[in-house]
Amino acid sequence: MDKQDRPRRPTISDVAAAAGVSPKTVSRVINNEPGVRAELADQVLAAVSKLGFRRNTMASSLRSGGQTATIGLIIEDLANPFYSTIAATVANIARTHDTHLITVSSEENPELEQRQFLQLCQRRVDGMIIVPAGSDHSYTRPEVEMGMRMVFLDRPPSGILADSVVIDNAAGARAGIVDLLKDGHRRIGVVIDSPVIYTARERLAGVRSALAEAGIPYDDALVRVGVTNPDEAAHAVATMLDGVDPPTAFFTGNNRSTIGAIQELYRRDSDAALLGFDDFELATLMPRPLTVIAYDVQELGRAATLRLFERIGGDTSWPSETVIPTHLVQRGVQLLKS
Amino acid sequence: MDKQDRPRRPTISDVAAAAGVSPKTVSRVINNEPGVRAELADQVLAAVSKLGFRRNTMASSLRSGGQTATIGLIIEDLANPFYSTIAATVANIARTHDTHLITVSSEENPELEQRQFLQLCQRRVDGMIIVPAGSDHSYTRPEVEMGMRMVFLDRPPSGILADSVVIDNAAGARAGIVDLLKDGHRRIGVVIDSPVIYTARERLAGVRSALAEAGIPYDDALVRVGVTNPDEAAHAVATMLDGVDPPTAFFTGNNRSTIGAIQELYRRDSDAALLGFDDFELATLMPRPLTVIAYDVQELGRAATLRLFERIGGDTSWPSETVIPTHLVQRGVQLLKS
DNA sequence: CCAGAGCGAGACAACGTTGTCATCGACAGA
DNA sequence: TCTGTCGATGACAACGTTGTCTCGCTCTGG
Repeated sequence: MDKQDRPRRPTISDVAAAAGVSPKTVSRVINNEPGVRAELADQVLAAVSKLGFRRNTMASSLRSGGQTATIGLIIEDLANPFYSTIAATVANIARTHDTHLITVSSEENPELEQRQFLQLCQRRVDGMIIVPAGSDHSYTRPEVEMGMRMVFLDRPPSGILADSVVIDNAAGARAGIVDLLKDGHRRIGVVIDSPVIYTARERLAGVRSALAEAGIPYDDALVRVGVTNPDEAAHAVATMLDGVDPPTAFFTGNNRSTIGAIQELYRRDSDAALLGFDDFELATLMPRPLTVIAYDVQELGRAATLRLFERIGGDTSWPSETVIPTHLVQRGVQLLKS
Repeated sequence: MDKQDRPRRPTISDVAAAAGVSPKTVSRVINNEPGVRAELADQVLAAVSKLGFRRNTMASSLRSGGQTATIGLIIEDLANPFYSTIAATVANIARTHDTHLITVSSEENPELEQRQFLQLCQRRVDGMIIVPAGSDHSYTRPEVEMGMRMVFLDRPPSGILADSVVIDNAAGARAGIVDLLKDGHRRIGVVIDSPVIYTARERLAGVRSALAEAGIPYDDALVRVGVTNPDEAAHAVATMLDGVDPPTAFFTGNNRSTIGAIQELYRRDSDAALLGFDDFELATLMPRPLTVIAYDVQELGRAATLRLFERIGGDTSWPSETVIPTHLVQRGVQLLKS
């Protein structure tokens, strides 16, 4: 009845004993520090591979004070392609810094976000990238003051001064609407998420600014806010089309809404124009024409990650805001045949 | 010129000093251990929040021996929706166990996979879920013997005995082909990834078994292997259609190939039938009919994660293989109008 | 032949936390 | 009143690693 149900991993001392040297010498060898005779180093390496020793990263970074070679990413939902693209980009850059990535989902829930944030602090990550859900991030301040580095992604911080990387939401939406107006559309249906969300607010502002500039009154009957999934978007489009003086064009505030709008417009054989914020992978195979307001999602993630590693590297300059530009792209499967 | 460029976080001792108690008492309070007077506990909690103390998870799990409340996930590419769905599922279940998830990409590179595996071992994750890229995983054995728990996902392990969760690839492909045969198809073009990959191998085996059973000879001219992206798939389909006695139906071995096939078939207005392995989010909006061999991706991730946590919880039973069933589903935007 | 430099190696402590054990006071029972 | 018990609290060591310092040896130059 031996008491090692789960065998203990060899430690640096075990290796030292096996090689007939002191623990410190083993440490020197496995960290490539100078000052060890080649002969001794070989003995140590032999013991290391014989015992299957792997340095305990946690103990190491505890002793060496702080750096854990880990960063955190707080996003809404990893299953969403937008976020998974970002997560992949962040992870890849992190790897070039020999750093691991811990990804957590906030589910767009401010309270959960805060809990996740604090847990990552407890884990002493070297920094975090956060797509903020809540509207007040002053709770991060004590941690930031104690050295936690944060970069806000896709939405700016509030209640705290920090780096951020965002899309040029208003200008993108504005340019798209201007394009619709140029084609003669005067009644444009707007389907958008809750204005509580920064991006929705900004995009709506872009729409209103373009309309105002063209002297077109803002018609509440043509705006649906608080739409969060394709089905709701489809329904919103349907009710607008069924109303009096229906729109000849639609603007959808994100790709989920765009999907819903495509479904409804296709189902009705409607030839209304469609303008959607966000490009998406299969936009080129959609069964009807549409225009998307596209931007480089990877660049968004890349910019944030590079900024974070600059901070981790010791940069203490004033917080910066990076804005990623957008551009309009024609999509739809009909383009395949031309 | 104070020497604290980056302010030190308060430790349990700082809190103890501030509250006028011993470190151990602080430890008791923050871990909800019994045996502390309420009055003292309040003092401690006050000091904790005043100083902004957060327990150092690393130091804690170092002392308590082992458990880091972290698991690892090694996948091919986090940006791929298949893998990001799995990552999201794993992370969500992990959260219910108060465990964090570190996700790393192997980029289908066995050497990189091994390096990532060893790094996660060094970090002392409590367990790992791995979608293996290489064909030999005996290198994991020493770690497993020293207590690392692993579950193989989507592809079985080789060179080591371990839990695995896979899709019923052969049966799925077989059922799909049988369906095509039932509709009278006799010449079926096959587009598939390299047989080096387990899933491709199995799916191809399913195809061959169905053909053999129907007495249809296996025609090399109708098979393209080593196809890894939509463009290659489109090209494969094109060359088969341009050959003599072209296929009347196609089987594509994964959703990327399916996308490519759709593009090419649509471009040509071909009415060849299409059967693809893997469902995908926008399959319902594809501009032509297709049948997909679908399965519950979340269930795949869930089964693997539950198994892993059983192991972490102490289960030492014989390794199990879980097989996720498949089923056929009609897709394509034409269904929206019926 | 000896002092000083230089280098390889080990002893020791410390990182922040917690398991174990000792201590101390209060209180119940004889 | 004394002893035994129990509950609250603290002292100490240890988890695995590594920074710092010391020790002892060899080599060089006078």
